[in-house]
Amino acid sequence: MDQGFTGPAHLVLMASLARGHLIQGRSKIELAAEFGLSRFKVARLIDEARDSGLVRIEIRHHGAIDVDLSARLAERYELTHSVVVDTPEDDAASLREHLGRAAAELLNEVITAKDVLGLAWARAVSAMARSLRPLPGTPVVQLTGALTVPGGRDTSVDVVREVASSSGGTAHVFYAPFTVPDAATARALRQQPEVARAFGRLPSVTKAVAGIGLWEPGQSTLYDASSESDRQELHRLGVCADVSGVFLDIDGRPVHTELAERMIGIDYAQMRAIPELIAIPYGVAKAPAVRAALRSGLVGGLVTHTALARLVLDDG
Amino acid sequence: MDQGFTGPAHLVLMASLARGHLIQGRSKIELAAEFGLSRFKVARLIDEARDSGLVRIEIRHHGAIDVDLSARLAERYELTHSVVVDTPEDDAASLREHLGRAAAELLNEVITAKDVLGLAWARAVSAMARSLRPLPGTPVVQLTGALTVPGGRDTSVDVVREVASSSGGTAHVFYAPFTVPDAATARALRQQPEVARAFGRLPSVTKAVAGIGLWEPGQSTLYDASSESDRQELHRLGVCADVSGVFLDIDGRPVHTELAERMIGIDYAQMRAIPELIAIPYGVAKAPAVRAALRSGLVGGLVTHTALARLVLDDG
DNA sequence: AGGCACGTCGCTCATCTGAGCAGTCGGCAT
DNA sequence: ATGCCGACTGCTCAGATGAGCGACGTGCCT
Repeated sequence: MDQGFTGPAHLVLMASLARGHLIQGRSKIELAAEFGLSRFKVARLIDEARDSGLVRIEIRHHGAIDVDLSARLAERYELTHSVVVDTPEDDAASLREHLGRAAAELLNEVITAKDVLGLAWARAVSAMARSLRPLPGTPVVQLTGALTVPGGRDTSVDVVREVASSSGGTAHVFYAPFTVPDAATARALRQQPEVARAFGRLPSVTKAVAGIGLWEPGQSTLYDASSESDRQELHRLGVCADVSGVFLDIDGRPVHTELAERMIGIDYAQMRAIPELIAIPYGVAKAPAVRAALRSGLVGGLVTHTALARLVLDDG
Repeated sequence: MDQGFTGPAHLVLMASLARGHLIQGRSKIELAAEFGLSRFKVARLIDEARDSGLVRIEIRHHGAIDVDLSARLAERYELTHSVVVDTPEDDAASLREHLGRAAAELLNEVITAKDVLGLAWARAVSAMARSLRPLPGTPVVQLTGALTVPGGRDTSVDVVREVASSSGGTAHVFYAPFTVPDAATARALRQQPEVARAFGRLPSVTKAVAGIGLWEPGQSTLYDASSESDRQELHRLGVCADVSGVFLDIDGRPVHTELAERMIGIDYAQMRAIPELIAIPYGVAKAPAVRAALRSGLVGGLVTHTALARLVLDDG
């Protein structure tokens, strides 16, 4: 930002060359001829203009998407897709709507006829489904059992069927709860032909959508639905995030839990095998969970809002 | 400024590539490898980012000089040097001071030991002289006779001597008024050894400084000092600007006047021969005169203020 | 089904560009 | 004067880049 001593002529010369090259796109050789300089001097002056801050390059967008934050997130965490929605709102329901719409747009844009879509259950996923335009005959696979939420309208099954039917693709669903009281029941349920059939499709899933939960009250549907002993047990194991039933510690490493044996849903290895998992986290409290999920390498796409994105980037 | 339809993923991809290339300076080939694209696609996406306005390149400067306007003026009128001082002031005296300082800086920067400096009489030139640091032994030549201004402190002779003495160069001065009552007297004066000697140095002048006057009351020292009949005569001839006694019409063509024969000072041909004439106009009213002077091709350097620069550029 | 129009993609080739290097000049102490 | 130092300049050469082109795929109309 400093500048040694530069007289006005030098300053204006730098500006003229910077204009000619960077804005009008003329070649340095052409400018050199016009100004009677060597092309090397032109190059040095333009470099000096950039270094001294005379030229500023700024990436911004008139619209709902903060492209700069998005790009930085994508770069930092090697994400395939990243969408940061620029909204000042901080009430959870309206964030969910906005992110749902953005995620729907993203999915509509990136999905191809060859993809197989997996959907986990999360309120944001449900919001996305509502904004989604028909996909090109995409088969849709249910990733998790149903979790009944007070006031929630759709179950995981409903969302999967809705998306599949509007897209003209097959819905691979099963009716089972997300968690059951004991491991034996869970094993039995997984043997059910319907469930086994849906799970059999998991390896073919190429894109999936999920939420991210923080293992704290009110920050994870699964937490809120768990027993007090499970909550504490997972805390003790160092669980920080849950990604549709897959538990991660603060560094993104998978945590094996006894609870997982009592759940009907995708497991860590299966999730890892999905080429692109798109997550839709929201709410500033979830920053640590989002970082954990990003570090895990499970997540290939992120749809979130400015405040959370900034927190996630701020230290990581 | 428009943008066809681009989904969020496309938008963010453009932003990521633009960041990588334009800001971090990585090569398109490197980015292509990293993103799994061809270098051609990378180039096209970056072009699209520029065209769609996603990337903005801005040239600005924290300081007294509006480098962008300066560069635009220089480009439009093929000026060697152009300095637009960014000042909100519009009172003539303070403008004069600011421009004088800027012109002094410019002159100090661009003058070399081989230059010969010519100075016309103008209040802005006088202001410049006061801010000028010593030049490298530059000879200084007086271009015009003396014009006595009510309240003006320096004559053309004083300014030339002052600059020359502080620089350690020779002062080529002559004592004669700028205008005399008849052509015969003017001829006689030009024969004077002292005057002839100074005029003999004119062809060696490499850089000169002058003001620009608009042929209207209060916009030209020369106008104000002229007789009513001269004023009207020159109006009739289409005189728009005077550049230290050289008269130009609105398109910058020289206007031959009978008044010129009664003046002791540089003429059009001699002025045209000066490699770089730096003009210091100020005051928004003078815009037409400045355009005329710039179109004439006489002026190679301009020092002015934002408001006038903008007017000059706005249509030309 | 075939043909057409359009858009997209990646190639070739000539040009542009950057990194590093050697020559030149002015300032300065000896 | 003489020789050194640092700043600046323009060169070489290899790598990066852009313009233009044909190939390909897609959707649409006949």
